[in-house]
Formats: sequence, C-alpha cells, structure tokens
Amino acid sequence: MRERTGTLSQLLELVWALGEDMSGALARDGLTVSRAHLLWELAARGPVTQRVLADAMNVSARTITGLVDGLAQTGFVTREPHPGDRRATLVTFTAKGSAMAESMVSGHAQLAEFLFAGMPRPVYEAFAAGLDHVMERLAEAGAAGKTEEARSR
Amino acid sequence: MRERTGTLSQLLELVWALGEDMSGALARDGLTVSRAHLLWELAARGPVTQRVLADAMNVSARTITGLVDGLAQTGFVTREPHPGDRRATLVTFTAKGSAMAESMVSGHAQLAEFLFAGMPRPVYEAFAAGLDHVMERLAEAGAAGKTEEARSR
DNA sequence: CAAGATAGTGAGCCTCACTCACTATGAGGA
DNA sequence: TCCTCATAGTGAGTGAGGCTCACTATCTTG
Repeated sequence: MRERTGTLSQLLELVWALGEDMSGALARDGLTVSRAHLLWELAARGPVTQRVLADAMNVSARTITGLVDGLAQTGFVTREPHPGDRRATLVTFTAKGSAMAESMVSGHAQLAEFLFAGMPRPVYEAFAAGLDHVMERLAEAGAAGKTEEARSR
Repeated sequence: MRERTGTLSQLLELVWALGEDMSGALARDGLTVSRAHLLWELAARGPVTQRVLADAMNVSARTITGLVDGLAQTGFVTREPHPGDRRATLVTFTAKGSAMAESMVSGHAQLAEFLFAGMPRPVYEAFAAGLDHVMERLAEAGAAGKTEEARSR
C-alpha cells in the first residue's frame, strides 16, 4: 500500500501540473489565470457589475478594476453603463470575449474527457468518491482551522 | 455516474481549496508558497547554490536571488561562501530555518493522515490509481503540448 | 593566457493581490 | 425636502513573485 504522504505529494504534483497546463494554454490565448477566471464567472452570470464579480471571485473591488482594465484593453470585455445605477458599470462580453468563454467551456469538457479516458469505470467511481472524501476533510479542517494553528508550529 | 466535466471541476476545486489551506498555514508562519517551496527543496538537498535551486524550482536565477533575500531577511537561511567556487554562495538553513523545514515535513505527513483518515482501503487504492492515471494523461498532453506550442510560434 | 561559460545581482517591467482615500451616486429617515 | 450614510468604482501606493537584459566576478578550457 502506498504511503499516505506519498499520495498527498502526488496530489500536490497534480495540482502543480494542472496549473502549469492551464496557465500555459491560457497564455497562448493572451490570458492569465485571473483574467480567465473573470471571464468564466462572467459567462456563468451574464453582464454584471464589478462588485458582483469581486464577491464571486473573493477578491477586492480594486483588483476587479485592474482585471477588467486588462480584459477591456485586450478586447475581451467592455464596460457598459448600468441602467438605473449611474455608479455601476456592467461588464459585458465582446464577440471575441464570448467566443473565448465558449472555447473555455468546451476546452474544459475536452480536458475532462481526455484525462479520464481509458480509466476503468470502478477506478473512476472510486476516484470521484475519494475526491469527495478529501474535499470534505479539507472543509472540516478549514472550519476548524482557526484553532488548528498548533499543527504548523 | 458522475459526469467527467463535473469530476474535473471538483478536482479544480480541490486544487483551489488545497492552495488556500496551504498558503493560509504558511502565512501564519511568515512564509509564502514560493519561499516555502525553496525551503522544501533546500531540506531535500542540503546546502546548495542558488543555481541548483533555480533548476530545481524551474525558475530564473534572478527569482532565486529575490526569494533568498526575503528568507535571509526573515532569518530562515543564510548565504555562505562556497568553498572552491568564489562566484557561488551556499544557501544554508539557520536554526529557525531547519526547524521550519522539519515542521513542514511533519505537517505534510499529518495533513496526509488527516485527509485520508477514514477512507476505506479499496477507495484509497483506487484513488491513488486514479491519480496515477490522470498524471500520466497530463504528462502525455504536456509532451504533445510543447510541440504544438512550438509549431504555433 | 585569451576566450568563453557560469554564478549571482542591479535595473526595469509585468500581473495580481492588498489597503486607504476619494468621487459620484443611491437610498432612507427626520 | 434635505441630510446622512451606504455603495460602486478608481487613483495612489505597497508587496510578492515572475521575467529579461546587462554587468561583474570568477571558473574552465583550448
């Protein structure tokens, strides 16, 4: 039986490899991870204010301003006036932006197919169950984590 | 059966959650992910030159200079002269640094225990196998991706 | 010994986070 | 109505972590 620490290491390796793969692919499209994340959220919500994006992405309003600046300059989104609230702007896809969002969605699906292709059904099922388990444990740790400072000392 | 795209999403969620957890824990110790990574590599290799760290971490030499600056300033490492090559410096743990490295190792083991605790043996085995599978597929994609990238330039 | 490789760093640039201070606007209560 | 407080967004400034390019000091090798 493989050691648990080894499995965790492998999981972390996967985290890294996945990150590399994604940021590489995004860079080819002239995007960064954060900007892609914004497009992703935007695709899921339709035109929204920057405030909404900030909350969705768990990031400060100022950071959204910067990301939208970049995405607007590279032609993925535009800022449109909010009808009924002159303080707010609606972040809106350009044609290029929505094409990119669609391609991200299909890329996601293709990556999933590719990664799990040829994985025996029972292994897949257990893998998914294992993910559930780990996520749950992690959520617990997060909740308890505030008192759990002792672990790292 | 869960959809593959859903499982991929969950995997990405896990990536994110794991990253949050780790960077939070590290911040409590006055470290960042990159600096901790450097300490980790240093622990695995003993005193080495910055060049070696740059290669190990897949990062430019300049970046290592910055990370070592930070770690030296916060008292985790020192720069020692290399006996036999006066161009080079040996990055070396302070007492604080090696204590931290040890605590990172044991923290890693404890986290592994915690995450997999209560996972039925067969699920664990399949989970590990699934990780293998995904890593392999990703490696393939990476290998193929590089040629693709080269072509598009 | 002259040439070329290598180790490290200064300078300068980018992205992505943050906070703080500020403007403009919206909304609600007296 | 008008005054107050809340909210949306941005300018300014900071810090970490990447990068390249140019440069010094030092090996290494022909």
